[in-house]
Amino acid sequence: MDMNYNGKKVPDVVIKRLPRYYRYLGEFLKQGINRISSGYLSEKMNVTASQIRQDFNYFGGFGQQGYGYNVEYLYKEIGAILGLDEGYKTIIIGAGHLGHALANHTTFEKRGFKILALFDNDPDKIGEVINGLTVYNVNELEHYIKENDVKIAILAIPKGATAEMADDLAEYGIEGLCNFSYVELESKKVAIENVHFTDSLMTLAYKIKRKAGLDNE
Amino acid sequence: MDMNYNGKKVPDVVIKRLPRYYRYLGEFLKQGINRISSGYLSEKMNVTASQIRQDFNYFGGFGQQGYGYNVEYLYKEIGAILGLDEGYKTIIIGAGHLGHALANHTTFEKRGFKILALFDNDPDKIGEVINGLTVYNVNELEHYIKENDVKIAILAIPKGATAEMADDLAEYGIEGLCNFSYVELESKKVAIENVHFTDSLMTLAYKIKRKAGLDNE
DNA sequence: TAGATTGTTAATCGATTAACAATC
DNA sequence: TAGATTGTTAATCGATTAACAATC
Repeated sequence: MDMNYNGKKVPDVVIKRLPRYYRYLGEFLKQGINRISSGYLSEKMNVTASQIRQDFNYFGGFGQQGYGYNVEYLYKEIGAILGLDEGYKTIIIGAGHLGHALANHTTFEKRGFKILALFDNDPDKIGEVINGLTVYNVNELEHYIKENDVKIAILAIPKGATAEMADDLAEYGIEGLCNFSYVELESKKVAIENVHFTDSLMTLAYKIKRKAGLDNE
Repeated sequence: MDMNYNGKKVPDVVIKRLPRYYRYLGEFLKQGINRISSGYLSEKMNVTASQIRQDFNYFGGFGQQGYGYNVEYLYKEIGAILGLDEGYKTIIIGAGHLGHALANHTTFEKRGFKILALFDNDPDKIGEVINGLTVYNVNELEHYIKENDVKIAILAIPKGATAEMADDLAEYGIEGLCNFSYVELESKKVAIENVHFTDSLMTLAYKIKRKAGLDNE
């Protein structure tokens, strides 16, 4: 489903490319490169300069003719487009192995997401502190979400429990769900991203079997 | 990059859709549904029947006019196309939090991948047993891979170590890499799938900010 | 000013959808 | 046989690429 941005329809594929631009720009910034052209970016990222300029122009021009793009400015703009400057409050549902890993995943914070806490229904886990984050009882979810203005929930719970949990979270005011359990999640009330890494392993198997795709995606 | 299948070019988007078909078919099988039409599947999956038939026909027809598709047959065929019947031997590099979670992730085995062991360079972790899998020293990688005919490596190591490790693994005969570290991995020798879940969180933030995409992807 | 590089329109390419003849 | 539904070709739609005028 394509999304509006200032009235323009932005194709989904374009939005999916933004994090990759963001990552490269962040890397340039670190390296002290503060000015680039679409041609340079094209070479580094292995996409056409035309596509890059076309992509940026869905959101308005960020460059200057004859000069190119200021890296820091472009980086900040793309961050703002993605909403990384909103500091979205985020919780993790499920304090199992994956929940642990996600709680220890520092990149989320680096990208501006504020991880506040975990939730679980296992009495053994409740009260545990993981990477500085407390594990609360799921029955405190409603209160906690409303109290702390939580916007995003990361779901790392068993398949069977996911759909109902998603409904509840929508009810409690959550606006976005990042679902790691291997089930198809859909909702009309909440934005959803499914992360199915078994799918990635399967397409990898295809590539191996066909001895193809060796210049990756 | 599009891939060949019996001489036909199969678009990348089609291959990425196969795991999703596979998942739905597996579900039908469990529910005892053993015959479906593209129309039925279309309804369940929220894609057009036309696209479904088109997709399947890249790999040859699996249905019968007037009848539809036999679920079990179709399920097995798609599994075979993806290479799930190959029983690819798989290892996990990195026994940190994410490595732990991946070692405990049962879906890989369910999809036919054989997880054999983990590897790490931290003396404290070497020798540890996680979900029945031993953590070995990375300096045993070459020997282990050749000895056990390992085809796939799942990378769950720090960003900085990833590129070099990928080169080494290619050298040792690994054919596919599933990369979880937040770096862009490319290779001409090995098939690669990058799993960047921070990217998913970023596109989720976009959706929330734009109050869009509520009928998900 | 001359050179570089964008923003944007136009052309091309590929993927999706529609249509329908084949056939179970 | 009549009805259903595929396999496949043709039409449409959308995304990518090319081109170039605008302009820094």
